[in-house]
Amino acid sequence: MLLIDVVRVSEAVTRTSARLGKVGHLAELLGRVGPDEAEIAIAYLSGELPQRQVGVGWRTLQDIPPPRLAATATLAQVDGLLSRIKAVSGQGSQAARKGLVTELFAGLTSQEQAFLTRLLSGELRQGALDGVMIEAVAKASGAPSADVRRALTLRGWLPAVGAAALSGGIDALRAFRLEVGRPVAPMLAGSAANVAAALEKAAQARSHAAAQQSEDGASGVVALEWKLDGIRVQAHRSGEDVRVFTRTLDDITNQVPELVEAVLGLSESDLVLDGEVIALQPDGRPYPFQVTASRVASKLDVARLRERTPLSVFFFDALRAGGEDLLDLPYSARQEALARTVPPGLLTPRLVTGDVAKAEAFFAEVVRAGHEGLVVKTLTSPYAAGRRGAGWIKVKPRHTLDLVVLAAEWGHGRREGKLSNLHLGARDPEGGFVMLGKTFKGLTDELLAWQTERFLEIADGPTDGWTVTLRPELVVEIAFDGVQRSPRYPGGMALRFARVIRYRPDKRVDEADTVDTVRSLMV
DNA sequence: TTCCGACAGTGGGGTCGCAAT
DNA sequence: ATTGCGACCCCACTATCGGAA
Repeated sequence: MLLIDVVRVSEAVTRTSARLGKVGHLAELLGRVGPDEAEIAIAYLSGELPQRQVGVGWRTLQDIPPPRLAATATLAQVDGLLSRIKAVSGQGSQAARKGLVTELFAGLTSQEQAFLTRLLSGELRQGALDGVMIEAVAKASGAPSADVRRALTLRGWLPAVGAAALSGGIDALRAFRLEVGRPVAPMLAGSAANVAAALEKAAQARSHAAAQQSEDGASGVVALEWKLDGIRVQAHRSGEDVRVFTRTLDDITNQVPELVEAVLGLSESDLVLDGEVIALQPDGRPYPFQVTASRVASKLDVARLRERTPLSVFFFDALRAGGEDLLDLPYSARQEALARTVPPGLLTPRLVTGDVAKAEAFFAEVVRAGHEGLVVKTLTSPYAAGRRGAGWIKVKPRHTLDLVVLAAEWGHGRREGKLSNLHLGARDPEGGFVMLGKTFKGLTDELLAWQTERFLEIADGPTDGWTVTLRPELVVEIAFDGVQRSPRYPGGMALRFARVIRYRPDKRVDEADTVDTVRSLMV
């Protein structure tokens, strides 16, 4: 199949707003792709590469050769070149890599170049990723989408699952099994504003499932687990071989020897466990997230690093233990298996209750201990990967500040033509403002339109084409998760996960929060 | 007919490892 | 030694579609 066939379908998908229409376009192409190129087509049309990453980013793509006129490149040819680029990127020479990238793009029309540029920079923006592609694979293969989704959970990689479905149908999908040593797609959590709302949400999720089973369904009892601010890990053990994977299924086994040893210390040797690694201080309180992230990301001299910054692991789920796959069992049964397998010191602290007051006290306790918050889990939910919402709901405390908008950046995509990304500053009592970071979150279309107009009225000073500097006149209420050390901003600190709550026209700039207030919040 | 769950999009800060400067 | 780049940790929020209620 030619690349241009895929590009044309991608463009049709982009033009179609209805999801069923997108699915139709994708399924039509999947119906005519050959078995040896199915994986490539599925990957490209869901915004991924068979190689996962090849070492080419936005900067490299700034400088590509002129296009040719005839579209003759096949999927296999493009895929082959990308594999060579990945191989070269893995072992040095920028020049060799650059040469191959040039060779690749020189063989493409401008239409194909535009597609591949977006694909490689991770910005396909056609309105279809895994979720839509799952439906397309189902439609093209004749298998129910639930089977596609299930296979994706177990295999963790949709192009492989889709190719199997197209060639082997429903039987091929049902042949996927949990395989120790190969990561599964991790279950994700939705969120709620507070503990009461999380319990409410869990109750609703439960009442859906309650039809078939349940005393639990009626009781309102849920599990509350500490949410640790570390790195999500999936640990596999087969005999004496342990592998550790991240949320995106990357292998970090060599970076976390403490975890490997902890798993080898368990009496069972056929295991898949889900948990969190985190760096704790000698008194048991957590280090800032940056410390854990730095430790886990470091690959060099891990032996020395672990002396200075040891990692702890806390498990909260078991997908395989006692010789059985547990994904389809209810949470409560998986917990029992986990408790039989893992000693108490390696378990995430949890409380099972239906009492809101007790839940709120538990929340206060975990926050006092310096941790991130709680995850509320229904006792009946199976391990459903990739889908946020239903079974697990996270709750975190929320801080707010009244800050001043110092500048704004023009948006992209659906925010084209709107001033979108705000530069946020705290008031310096000595005079002026100190920038603490940016945010684009929390803005409705209406607010985007309003602020674009308003900002242009108070635009002042230098503009580089991206950023519009403003007279500091507008106060905005910002929510955030915490203040972290920053090497980037002049005050040496930045807000984590900042988002807009509302503008504060009732507040003058000289009533905005000060850098001293912000500094007092830094951990 | 209305409601709501799932998805995609729009970007944020920090860190590491490596190659080029 | 420093800088730029790519990759990947953590992530919040809104708009939209389409099936559920």
